[in-house]
Amino acid sequence: MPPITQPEKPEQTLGQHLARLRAATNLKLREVEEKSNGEISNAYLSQLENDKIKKPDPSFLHTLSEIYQTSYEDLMQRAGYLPPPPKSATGRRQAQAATFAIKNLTPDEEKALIEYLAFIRKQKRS
Amino acid sequence: MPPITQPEKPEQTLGQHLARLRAATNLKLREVEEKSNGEISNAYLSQLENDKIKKPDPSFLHTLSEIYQTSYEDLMQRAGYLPPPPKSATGRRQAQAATFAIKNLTPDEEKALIEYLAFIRKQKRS
DNA sequence: CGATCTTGCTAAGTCTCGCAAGCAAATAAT
DNA sequence: ATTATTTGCTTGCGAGACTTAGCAAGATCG
Repeated sequence: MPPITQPEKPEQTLGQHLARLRAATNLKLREVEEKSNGEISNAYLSQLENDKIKKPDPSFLHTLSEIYQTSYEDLMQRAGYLPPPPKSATGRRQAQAATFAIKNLTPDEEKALIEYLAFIRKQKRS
Repeated sequence: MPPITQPEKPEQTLGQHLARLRAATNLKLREVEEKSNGEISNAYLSQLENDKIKKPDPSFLHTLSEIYQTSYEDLMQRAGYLPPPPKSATGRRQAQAATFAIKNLTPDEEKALIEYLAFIRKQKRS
């Protein structure tokens, strides 16, 4: 029986990734524009998804990470603002719940903070 | 007798800050260019220090943070990519200490996380 | 002095981002 | 069928980042 492990699709452009994220949430270009309070125009998002823009402003990536419920740092990496992650260490996300609960964090906020911590620490040891 | 407490110089542009950092390390414009392997031209650095550029590419800030041995996040904040720190916050490091201590946060990390939380929440309610 | 080098800066051009406006094809409505 | 709406996309343009070449004032040395 062959192993079922995902081959970890290595090469995907930022645009392709953003397009898949939007497809996954069934949002239209203009719905993302609305959800972002007009911060991201539908025309611009289209350009992003078709790789017409190589280095979008980080604030756009941050907004998109919230709308698509994904990691800000991941988008930053895919945009080339950060060095690629050192192989392993992609999918671990348990055991922190109790740690941050005291500060009344929503799950999304908790996730974002934890990822941001990783981001900070990665920067420091470079 | 008047108190000697520093008034906490509040307003300093990114350019002024970068200029002071360079002065502190006694590096010339062209020496920074060399140290960055030509990534940052001396002409461009001059423009940065004179606030001719408002939002430099984050990768430049990252390189400069290494050359000047300062915090990348700090430069990102000063460039407007992250929200400013919440007022006081220089000599307070209790009250939250217990909250995050479990994750072995350094004071700097704690500060950064709290500020980032504010950032996240500001984005959401816009 | 004159020549050369250093140091910061500017001028001018190129490139990319990001937006407003609008097009073309598909879908829905009457 | 025709009109209207939806959806993704392109075009044209202004703004700003970034580069290359080089200037001007000061130091250094003959």
